[in-house]
Amino acid sequence: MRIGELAQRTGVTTRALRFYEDQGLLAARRSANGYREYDEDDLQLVKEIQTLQTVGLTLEETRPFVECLRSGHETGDACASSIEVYRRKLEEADALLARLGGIRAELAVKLAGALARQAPDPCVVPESPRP
Amino acid sequence: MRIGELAQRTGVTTRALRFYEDQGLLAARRSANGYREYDEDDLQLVKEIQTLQTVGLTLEETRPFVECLRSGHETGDACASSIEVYRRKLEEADALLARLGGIRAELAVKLAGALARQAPDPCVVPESPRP
DNA sequence: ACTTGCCTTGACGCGGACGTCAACGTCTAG
DNA sequence: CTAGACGTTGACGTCCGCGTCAAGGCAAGT
Repeated sequence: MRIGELAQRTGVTTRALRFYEDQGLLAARRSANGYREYDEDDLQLVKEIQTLQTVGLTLEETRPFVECLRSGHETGDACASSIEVYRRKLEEADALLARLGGIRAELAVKLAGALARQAPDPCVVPESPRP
Repeated sequence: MRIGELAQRTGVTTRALRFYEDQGLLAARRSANGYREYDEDDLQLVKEIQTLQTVGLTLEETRPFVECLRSGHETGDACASSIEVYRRKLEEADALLARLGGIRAELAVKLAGALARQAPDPCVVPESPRP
């Protein structure tokens, strides 16, 4: 298939596919007229890249998976280097979760404080003068 | 004080301070020789920006706080627009936490799967032939 | 006079993953 | 024959928050 069809079937833009090629992640054969020609393996490869991106891997980090697939393995994560990336990303995710949790808490505190100053002490309401 | 001192006292680089000025967040008077002159209010303002950045606000999002301070309020979050930013960022943080939690879980699943395929079924160990 | 250290503006660089445009070739349908 | 859909390469633009020069002006100490 050509680049347009691959784009359509994966939901990745043609621009992105050419970019992947630039980065050495995707290798296309060329037909006589210079058009890129892809096969089903390429389709799988692009899908793998997509999946990995959705779980937060950068393009660079998908490289081990791509090379693993290219070297004949059935899945991209059959190789040690890919598994290592999984481990790293898990750690990163945990670290980020921790930081973000702290930030969320700080934000909540700040918001509460601002609201409290805005409408001072809605719990211990200052007595309104009774007529 | 001049830009160097302000930088030193806040830990923000001079480059950043000039950048804030470019963005209209920080206004400096100029002394006769063209040097920027800052006062204690500016110091507070920069500190406010710093604090807000550490809880995930972009520079653009600190603008309401800065303007709130400029308009004479004691704290940057005394104004409705600032409080609105707090609310938005809290929502964003929650959304991000949810997504990231999901991603972390997916990563864990993928890692487990890869390890399982690598060393097939370490739970139901295939019987090794007994001599 | 000279060095040192602070200050000025302006302009380009970075990372990540492409978007967008230009200017052109190719294939297919009517 | 021509229009339109698809393909090609190359290069610059985007977002964000500055970093990093470059090429100087200004002030103070020796």
